Amino acid sequence: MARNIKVSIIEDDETLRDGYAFLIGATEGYDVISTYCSYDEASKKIATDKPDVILLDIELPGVNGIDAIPKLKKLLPNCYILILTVYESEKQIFNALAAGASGYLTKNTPSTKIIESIKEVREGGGPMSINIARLVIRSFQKNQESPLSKRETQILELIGEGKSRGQIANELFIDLETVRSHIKNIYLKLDVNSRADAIKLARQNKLI
Amino acid sequence: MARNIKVSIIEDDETLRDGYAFLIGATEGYDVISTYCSYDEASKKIATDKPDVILLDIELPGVNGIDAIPKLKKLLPNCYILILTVYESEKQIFNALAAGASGYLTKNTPSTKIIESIKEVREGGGPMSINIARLVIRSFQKNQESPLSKRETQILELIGEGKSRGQIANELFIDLETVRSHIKNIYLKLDVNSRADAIKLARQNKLI
DNA sequence: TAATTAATCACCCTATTGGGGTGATTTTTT
DNA sequence: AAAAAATCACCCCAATAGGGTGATTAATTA
Repeated sequence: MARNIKVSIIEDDETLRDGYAFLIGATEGYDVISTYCSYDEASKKIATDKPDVILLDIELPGVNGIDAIPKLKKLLPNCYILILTVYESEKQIFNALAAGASGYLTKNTPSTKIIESIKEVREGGGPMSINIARLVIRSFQKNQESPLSKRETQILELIGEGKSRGQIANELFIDLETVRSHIKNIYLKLDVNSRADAIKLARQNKLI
Repeated sequence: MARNIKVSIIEDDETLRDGYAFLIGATEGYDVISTYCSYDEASKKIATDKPDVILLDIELPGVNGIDAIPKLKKLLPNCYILILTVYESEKQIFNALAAGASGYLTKNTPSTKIIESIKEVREGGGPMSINIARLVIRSFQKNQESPLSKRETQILELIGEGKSRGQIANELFIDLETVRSHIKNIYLKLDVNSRADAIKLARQNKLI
């Protein structure tokens, strides 16, 4: 039989904090071992708490949640961090995930779902609110109406990998001049005149 | 009151196909308007079916599921495509999402969850199996133990954007020679000697 | 079938870049 | 006090990037 999941909560709103603590603590298989209202407060003791999962708010006084993630990860390398926030801005989400968060829930998530997510994250899952998942999925989706031809797209991808004309020519078994010609056409179509601008525009519009 | 959700299924396994069709069709609010065993078969009629959501298998005879996605999107631009597959390979997932799939479920997903996901996807959600979500989230996570300093990481990111030394120098308000010096150190630490190799290694190891 | 687009290659030009050496100074962090 | 990070300087030179202009041969689409 597996032991209880040890949960710590870092949330500045007292009502929410106590609410979560009560709900999770009352659930079989879960122990809320500590609650904090800021990272600064948590940093002093959380290493000895050794939680399995941390519920972390983004909007915190002092060190904000995103910046807290790498610090918490350093204190507790094997701990999973689950973001619990009202924010749904794309940058916020991707920054949190890049920093090491293992899941992202919005605060309208029903408590049963939160409790389920805590278990999921410990079992290697990646819990997300459905609207968060939408943003994440959309971030992968490429533009289907690219002005670029297949070959041009392919070459622009290689440019995005930092490859020179010569490297591209070798990789595609075509002449250096052909690569040049394609790049010129790419620039024409995208109305840019440098690699950096082409890459930027292409990534913004998800052409590559 | 909203009308029923019209669902089409493309799945080559007859048992599974009929099973899904029966389960979904029996659920209130859902109509299974057509089922197909391949893309080639579906392509002839699906445009007139006008489904809201297509359940799509990856392993199909003839045109595989991934290649079918853009074709289906072209026939039905406003239709959501939900992948239903046993495959969990990272490339497969990202290719499917890049091609325009709006969700990704594995076949061990309970039927209630599948039915729920169909509704979610139509409401702008992005349903994913939990293990798929894990892979997707992990794809965002950066390596916390980078050998590179902050400045070096920052410069490598700009190199990844296709920027030249001069552009980087301007952007960071430092001398061109300083940029060079940083790049040299990056190359030393990563043991490479070109932009392309540095970017490749950095992306593989999620340093940027 | 005609017209367009895609893909291929060629040769003109020149400022800039990229990569390799070697070394030094000043902060910042440990 | 020692180490690491960040800054700048000057040597070299082959290769690159970006701009012109133009042409040939598939494919695709009208």
